[in-house]
Amino acid sequence: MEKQTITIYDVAREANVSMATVSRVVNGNPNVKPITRKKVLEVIDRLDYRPNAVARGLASKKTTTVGVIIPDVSNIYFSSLARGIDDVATMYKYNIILTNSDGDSEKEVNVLNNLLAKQVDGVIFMGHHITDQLRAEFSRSRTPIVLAGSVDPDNQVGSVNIDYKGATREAVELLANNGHEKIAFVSGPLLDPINGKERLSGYKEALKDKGLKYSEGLIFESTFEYKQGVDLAERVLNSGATAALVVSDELAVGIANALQDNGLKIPDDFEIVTSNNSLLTEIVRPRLTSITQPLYDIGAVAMRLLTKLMNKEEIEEKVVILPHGINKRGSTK
Amino acid sequence: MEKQTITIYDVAREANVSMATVSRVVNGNPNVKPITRKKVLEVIDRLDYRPNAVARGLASKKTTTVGVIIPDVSNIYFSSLARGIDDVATMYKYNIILTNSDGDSEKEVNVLNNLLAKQVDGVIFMGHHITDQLRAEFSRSRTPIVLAGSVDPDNQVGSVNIDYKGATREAVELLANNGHEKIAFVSGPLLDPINGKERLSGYKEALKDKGLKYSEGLIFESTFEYKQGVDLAERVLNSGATAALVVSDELAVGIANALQDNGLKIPDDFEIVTSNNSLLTEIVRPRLTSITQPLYDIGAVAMRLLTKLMNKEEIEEKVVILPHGINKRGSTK
DNA sequence: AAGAAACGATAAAACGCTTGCAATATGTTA
DNA sequence: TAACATATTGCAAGCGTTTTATCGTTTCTT
Repeated sequence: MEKQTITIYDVAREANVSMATVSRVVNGNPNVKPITRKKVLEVIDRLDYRPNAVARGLASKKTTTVGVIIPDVSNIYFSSLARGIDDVATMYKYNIILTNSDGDSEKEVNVLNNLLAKQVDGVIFMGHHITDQLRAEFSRSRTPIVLAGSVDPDNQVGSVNIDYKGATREAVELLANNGHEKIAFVSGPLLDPINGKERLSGYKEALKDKGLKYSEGLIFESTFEYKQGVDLAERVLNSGATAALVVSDELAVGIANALQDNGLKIPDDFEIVTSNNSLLTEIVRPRLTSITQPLYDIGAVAMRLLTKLMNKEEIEEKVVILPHGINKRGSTK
Repeated sequence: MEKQTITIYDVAREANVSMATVSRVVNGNPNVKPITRKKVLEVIDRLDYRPNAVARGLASKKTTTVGVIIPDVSNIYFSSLARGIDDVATMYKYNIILTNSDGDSEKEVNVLNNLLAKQVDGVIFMGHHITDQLRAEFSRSRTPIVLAGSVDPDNQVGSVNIDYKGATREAVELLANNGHEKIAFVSGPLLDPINGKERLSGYKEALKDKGLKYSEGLIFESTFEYKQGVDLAERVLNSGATAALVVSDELAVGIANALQDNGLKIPDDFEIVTSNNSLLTEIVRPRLTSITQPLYDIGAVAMRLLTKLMNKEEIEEKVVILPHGINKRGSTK
């Protein structure tokens, strides 16, 4: 016995109306006499009819599904964004197809094409470095795309971020104001514009403002994992730095722990400011001072923006910058 | 100008073959003469044809998409599972529709129906408490379902877990062997079978084995967040307990931090064993001794099991139990 | 060299729904 | 009550694939 499905046709027959009328009822089209609507709804209920979204998608050319490309869901930074995205998506009756890319540009392209083949109504992209090929795919497709927590130097597509440059500047100034002259910049890959452009220039600006001199030796390039931080700690210390701005919480915790395990006192011997204000900053001791990014909101606003784009609504500004701040905790004086 | 799509028909016309032939080469059906295949592939490439997955889904009744119901992606425990799921899904050419339920049973039912409406080929469910209504929906649908990190007392559907009872017993025995007589059991909602049945009976068994007596006063019911742990610490201490088995890492860290902030030494004054072995256990000081669960693998294996189910393959055992262990760290002696 | 078998390709019927347009029913105005 | 406006419904053509039944060709067999 095969999976015997109830179709709109069955409902129409049972209710003595046409498929069109059933369709109207299902879609909340107001051009249906209340009594007819009631009759149809009863039959729908009785037969336990459930509209086939795939058929709907084919007929209407809308899938009420959006694709989400994310480097790694199991990373707290991205999963926070993802949660914001999904909540707003749900609010607007969309579902999310979530795919991990590991930040690998080849995978990103594949995944994007796969999502477009599935006829998603829109795409939210999170990634570090947007390659030319990817940008080409973006513009080739007529599907709306929004970047979340990722900057596109070209601003061709919509995006939601904070002012990374300004935030970094403020954080470094805080450190400088505390008397530090050698402040390390512990970054993710400098190839990512968000690090190599935005944050780095914020760092430089702060140094200049405070009359400190820039030194290559204080720049550390790394990936974002805890372990990297642990491994990096000694080198950072040997550079002569007495404070650091770190771009990832895991990384920052790694450095802080390694330093402390080596007998240093934080913040007395070394001060740290991190960048994501995730739960980690609250959990470790001392708690970490952090730039505050509204992660959940970045996701939520990005999705909201995407709904407008998908709806062809008028957009005031497709590049939105959310407010940031600095939450002072125990890792700075 | 409307989004002008290339269809299989365009390809067929350009290549002087029928739609059916194009379909065959796209689907790798061997019944096509190599020369014809080559010709078709050239046209596909030239026109940049991309098969419409929605139309395929309608015609073939397969969407190569699976639904994933998760309480909260931004929780490290679940996002680890999710990552395992997605990796294996990708391996088998499936995509994932990810939806957050907050563990709310009403939402779970809605979401499930929504996913089924979208004609997903299978569902992976993560949740705490499986209500009767949900179980009814499970059995009503002919779509394969697998539980990941969630136990169903009925074992009606497939599931992947560890032996929570055994793991908890071992953990409590460890504490008892260290001389503790009053060991707290800090649990999530006892309504969840995983807590109220599995873990709790593991706890009781351990007490019995060690000749300790069970006391209601040592059982704490809570949710899983860090803040709950902080708030709970004092009560746990007042209960007279000198050690605790905690079912969630966030919760455990909350308790550990609150205790230490109150001047207690861990493990000297209080010992803790937690349950998820997430990054948190490694990050905090002292590091937390934990039951080890292969989170990523639970997700991965669940998805692998689901592929077999979707493929109607012979299943040796649809309830799989993965190995666990205990990783001793600084929160126990 | 005729017939069987194997192969390659086609035509057309689904798949389950939306939607523009036509048809019918109902209501209103004078 | 005729004539016209408006509210409800039905018809049927897609939407872009897959897939089955069918047919025309080749290739063997003997």
